Amino acid sequence: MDGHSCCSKQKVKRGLWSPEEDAKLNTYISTHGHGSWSSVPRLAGLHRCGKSCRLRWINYLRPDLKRGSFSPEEEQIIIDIHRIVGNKWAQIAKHLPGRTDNEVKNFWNSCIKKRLISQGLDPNTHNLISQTHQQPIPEFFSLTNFQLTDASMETKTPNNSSSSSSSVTPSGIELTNHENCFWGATHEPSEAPILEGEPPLRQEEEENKEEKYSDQMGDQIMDTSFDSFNFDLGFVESTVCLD
DNA sequence: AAGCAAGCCAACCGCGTATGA
DNA sequence: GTCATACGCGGTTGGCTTGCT
Repeated sequence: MDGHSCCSKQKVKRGLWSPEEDAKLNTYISTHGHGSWSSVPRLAGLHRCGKSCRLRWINYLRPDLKRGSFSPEEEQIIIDIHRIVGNKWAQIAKHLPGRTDNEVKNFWNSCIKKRLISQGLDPNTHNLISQTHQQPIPEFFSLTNFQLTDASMETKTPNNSSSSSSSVTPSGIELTNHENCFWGATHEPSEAPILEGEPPLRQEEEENKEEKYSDQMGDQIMDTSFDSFNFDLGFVESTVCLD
């Protein structure tokens, strides 16, 4: 390790930021904006590298940051988007105002991942790890009936005449109706068990969730039924093609 | 009360990409 | 078209906190 290219010529401080450093960075960026990050430390009078300043601002000092624990609604959004885009923390964070990619990543690794595993789910694929680990399907995870395959992130030629159990979106993303998959399994909502420490969303919350998603996806109402396919397409498009 | 382990989170590192000379 | 530099992102690590024995 020979340090960052942006600060290899300078003696830079590392480790935790002091309140004084925070204040300097905050004052400078609030006044001038960050401009070129590489010049921020010099102009702000900090002995840090630009990269470190950028990270500190984004993850901690930004005024629009939302502090505190994630709400169940945010958690659901993370799970849903992760199922589609995988470990694209920055993309996931874009759907959570006030949250950073680092925060989402940490939350995923420390909480959600473990919970999925405890539910017998592979946190990478969101599929059931094995039948022996199968547990009752919580309503919490039953947002859609489709599962993105790993190939979803690869360039594919759309093929609408594929087998009846899968579909390919206009953007080339393949959706499969997996039998060995939470999302593909059918169940009666009334039979949905209550997750330990994770109460199912109340109807009111579910409605709010739909509103939120519909805002993001151009008035497309999300639905947990098979007919929600259109939602997935829009959602995938907006997420994968965010930029 | 002390020691240990696990969890959590801030920060760092390296790589890929974008941009400008 | 090539190279250098800066930026953004995901993976990983280190240290602090908390809970348990």
